[in-house]
Amino acid sequence: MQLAGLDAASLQTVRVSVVDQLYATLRGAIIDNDLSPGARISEAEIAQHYGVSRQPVREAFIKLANEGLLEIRPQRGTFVAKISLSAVMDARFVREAVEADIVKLLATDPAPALIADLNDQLARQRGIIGGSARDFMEADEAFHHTLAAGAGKENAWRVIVEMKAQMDRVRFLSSVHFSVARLVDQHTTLVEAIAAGDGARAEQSIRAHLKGILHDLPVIEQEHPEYFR
Amino acid sequence: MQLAGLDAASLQTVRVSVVDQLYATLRGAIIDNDLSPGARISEAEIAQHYGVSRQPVREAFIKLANEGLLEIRPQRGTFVAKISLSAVMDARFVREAVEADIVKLLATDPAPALIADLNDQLARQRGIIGGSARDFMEADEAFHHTLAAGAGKENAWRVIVEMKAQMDRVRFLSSVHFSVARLVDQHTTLVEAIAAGDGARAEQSIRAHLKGILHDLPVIEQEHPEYFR
DNA sequence: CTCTCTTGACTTGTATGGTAGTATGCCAGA
DNA sequence: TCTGGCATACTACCATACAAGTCAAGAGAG
Repeated sequence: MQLAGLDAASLQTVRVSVVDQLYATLRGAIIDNDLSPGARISEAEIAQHYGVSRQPVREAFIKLANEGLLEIRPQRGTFVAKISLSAVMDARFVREAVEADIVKLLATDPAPALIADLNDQLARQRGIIGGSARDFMEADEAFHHTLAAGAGKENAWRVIVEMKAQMDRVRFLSSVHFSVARLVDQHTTLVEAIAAGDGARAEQSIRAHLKGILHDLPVIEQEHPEYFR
Repeated sequence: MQLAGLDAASLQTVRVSVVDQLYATLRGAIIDNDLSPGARISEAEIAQHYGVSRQPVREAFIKLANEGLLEIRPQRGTFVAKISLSAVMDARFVREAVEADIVKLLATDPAPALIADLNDQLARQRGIIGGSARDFMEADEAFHHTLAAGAGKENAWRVIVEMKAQMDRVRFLSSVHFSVARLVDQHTTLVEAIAAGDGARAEQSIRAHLKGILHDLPVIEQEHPEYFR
């Protein structure tokens, strides 16, 4: 059984299991806040909605619960995890620590090809200023991924992706607040520091960048207390 | 609602799901190398061995695969993940980055109670010198957990646990090599630095400590090439 | 002997049935 | 009005059945 939105042609080339489709769909819905924190979702309900059996739904739920996006309460129900302040702050903490070491590593031996790639991305990011928040978040993810990949830390990137999920859920609520222009400026400063081989400045830059992302976390909590634990 | 004065533990029996039991058992077996990297295990086989159905086994497999300890190849079989050099080194990289920031944080305001706790643990660790590797690894895990918890980063600890799994698999193969005495010395140096409020020295100390753990990774790969990807 | 095709014994993926725990609301009784 | 008991309608958990892909051994043709 296949989910809506995937045509037969793409299934021929790449066979994606129902579980993976459900996982990706639900994960996106949770991060985009289409499924709000605290919302109740049941295996049967989701299964019926997508026209699949309960089992793959259940397995997708397990994956999302492992990631801290769902809370499965046996015999009671499954709920979109409410946003935990400590979980978000710890996610930022971990991400900052890892990315700080990554950019320090990059600055020790900045590959020209990488710097060129990053500068290309910066140009594109400037084009997004004023555009949709979602477009920027995609570009932002690509940018940070390029940093990790450039340092040869693809496996570490997987950790960052998990931390990002927690943070992005909040960022979507705060899309009114954050300034794309300032974030692009921070990216620019970071790339300059890496290119110059200035590890200390690169580190300081990325740490400030990541700290700033959750700057208005307290405001968001006040605006949406029902979404928080 | 619970009545005041009643011991909750005596009232409710602890129900642990079959999935969780299987997960814990298999995870331990993989880390202890009872299930060797590359070994093939099937859902049906494990299910029969433990007298349960395939479904909970399957769900435990999914969790372990998410953690990078199993590799599920659809319609082909499930295998204990071979040790990936890059996965292990990235795990160490992440762990070093996070723990470095943790000890720096601790050094900014070293709580006397925490220092006392750590010193108690150091004393116990010294008692283990010459004992079993497993005993020390338990004490080691408790020590590092105390650091994370002391910094109020329980959520970050969960990430470290995942990284540790990758590293511990290697350490079990190298139990002949590593010197417990030296590791305890490193722990001691670290605690001294934290107690003194010397963040830079604490950072340097933990980084050296974690780098050293995988010092003989190349040797282990030469001794057990069949366990590596 | 070599190549091709078929067959069957595996594997995991998905669907469905049954069970026990939990919450809820009705209702009798105080 | 309030309380306790109970039927009922959920829930997730586990078991079982079926479906579909993979792979290797072996029969048979060239």
